Amino acid sequence: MRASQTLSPTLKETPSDAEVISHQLLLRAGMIRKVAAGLYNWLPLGLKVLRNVESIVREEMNKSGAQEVLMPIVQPADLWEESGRWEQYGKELLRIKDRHDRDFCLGPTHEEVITDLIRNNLNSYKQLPQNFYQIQTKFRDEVRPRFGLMRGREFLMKDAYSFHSSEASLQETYDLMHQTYCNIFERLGLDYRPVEADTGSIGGNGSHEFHVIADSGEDAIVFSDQSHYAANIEKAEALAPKDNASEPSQALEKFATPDVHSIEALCQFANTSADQTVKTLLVHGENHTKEAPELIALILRGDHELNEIKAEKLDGIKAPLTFAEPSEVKAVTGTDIGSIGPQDNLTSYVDRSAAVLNDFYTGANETGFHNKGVNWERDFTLPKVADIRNVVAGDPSPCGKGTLHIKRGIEVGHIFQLGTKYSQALNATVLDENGKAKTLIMGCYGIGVSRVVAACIEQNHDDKGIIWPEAIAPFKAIILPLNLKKSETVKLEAEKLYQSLDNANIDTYFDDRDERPGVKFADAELLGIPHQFIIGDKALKNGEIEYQNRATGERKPLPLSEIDAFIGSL
RNA sequence: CGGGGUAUAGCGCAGUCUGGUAGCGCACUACACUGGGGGUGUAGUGGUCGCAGGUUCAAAUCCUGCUACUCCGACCA
Repeated sequence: MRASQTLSPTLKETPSDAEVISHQLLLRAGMIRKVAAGLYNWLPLGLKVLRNVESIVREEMNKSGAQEVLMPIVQPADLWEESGRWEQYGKELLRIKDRHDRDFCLGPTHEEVITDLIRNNLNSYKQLPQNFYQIQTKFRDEVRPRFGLMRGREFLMKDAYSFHSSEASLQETYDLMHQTYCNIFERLGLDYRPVEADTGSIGGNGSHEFHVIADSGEDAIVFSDQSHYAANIEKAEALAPKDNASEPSQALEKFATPDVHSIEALCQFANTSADQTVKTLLVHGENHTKEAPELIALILRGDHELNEIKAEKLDGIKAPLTFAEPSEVKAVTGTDIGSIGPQDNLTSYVDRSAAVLNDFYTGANETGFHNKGVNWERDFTLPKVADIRNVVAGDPSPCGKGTLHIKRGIEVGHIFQLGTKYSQALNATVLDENGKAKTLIMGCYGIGVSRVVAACIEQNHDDKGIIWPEAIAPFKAIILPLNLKKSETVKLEAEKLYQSLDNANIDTYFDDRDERPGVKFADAELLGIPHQFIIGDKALKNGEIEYQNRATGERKPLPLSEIDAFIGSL
């Protein structure tokens, strides 16, 4: 492709509304342009990258035996009412009406449509298992689209749905998809990690997320340094400390703590450390109403963070987890936030780590006062003990081997054992061996194709621009002829090289623009094409051109006679 | 959802406080020079100053309403 014939508007300056590096570089490299919040045009080079990702995904999915289908973006409300999600889904589901005033939505996902398709067209257990996928545009009306392609409203997704007559069969396909996803991310050339994930409200036996490792990632993932254990921090279990609480050695003592409202302030004031303190968080119980507040106490060691996912699953707690308003706290406990301690009168849960402390500091349940030398059972009843905190780096791995480390990750894939959630709601059954109707068991498997493009840049860039992995680069090679307009030899050699690369089936970008060398170098770097061929009079005098590798920065002369061999080695 | 910020040429911004000819850099067009790391000069093109209303002799500027975009927060006892 010739640069002079390509819409590739590169920018010298970073557009002011782009925050993350992938967004900035995609805009600067002329690969995408914004249409509205969370909606983007894909320009030729960007689209080539997207298509490259797409075709790797497609090849590997086909290899796994999955069948490609294509479902509509616009979906009838009826199906969503059947699954119950028309009510549940919330505002992310963009609802629209047609000319007859009938309700439709833009598909944020396709469980309903695929289940409807299958219930009408699969009848026998003998036809199972089957796995269907599509690569298609999804629409989610995000509260706050941000980070460019990372969290757009419209995005390209590969979603797959498998159907089974037994759990064992589901497990088999699930494992196959796990392997397929590893193959895909391997081929994409990304540093990624599959991690155990929370199964959320759906339950089921298993779920894994696939994360691209990048400092800018929105998720924290934890992994053991001595085993293959890896999990989303939402899911990772914090083991109970080995030691039990020791005997109280101090007497309970109340002391005034004016203007101390945080653990940090308490530590400074009382000259202690956060791991010797206990904090009490109050959240809404499941029967909570404004008129009759029901609060539940969650008790943690001061240096630990509450894991909301874990807490939400405890008995009696309202989902989604909501913290009590300061006024509600005051009304129920008679104390202002900042001086709350364990509550003998409220349903309470204490984290495993906080449960083994003794002689600790905590709020005195009296505004402006804290207690020291506090001990469980002697001073407060020890509540139900549960794992309700996030693990921290250095915790022992729940698998029993090694210590946990934490990294940031970008979620690019998610596989899920759905079970019968949708098949039951939509009454999708097949006849079993005995001629009895049996509810289908389902799995679902997603990859954020457009997000992969952004994640890839987050992971692979430098201060000059993008560094595409070869597998998805918009072009494999770029030719940079210097002083093209004036030098006949440069022109001749450049055209010859372009032809040779073409003959070798190497997709090449030919920068035939009449630009000064500096502009061409800078753009080539920005675009991130892996192999650069520089053709200038200087080197040609010695019968050479130059080669530069974008990723390594390696630059070397290439005698004209050796070009063909070198091309062959790419 | 809560709290900020911004809206002026394709991009980045000044001008708004204190109303009076719409500006700068980049990009773009033409010509010339230059030609191995975003070069130089000369001459140009391009904007109903987000939208609607109001005040005024006069509004990018003041007032009112709206819209869009964007950032932060939603881990605090």
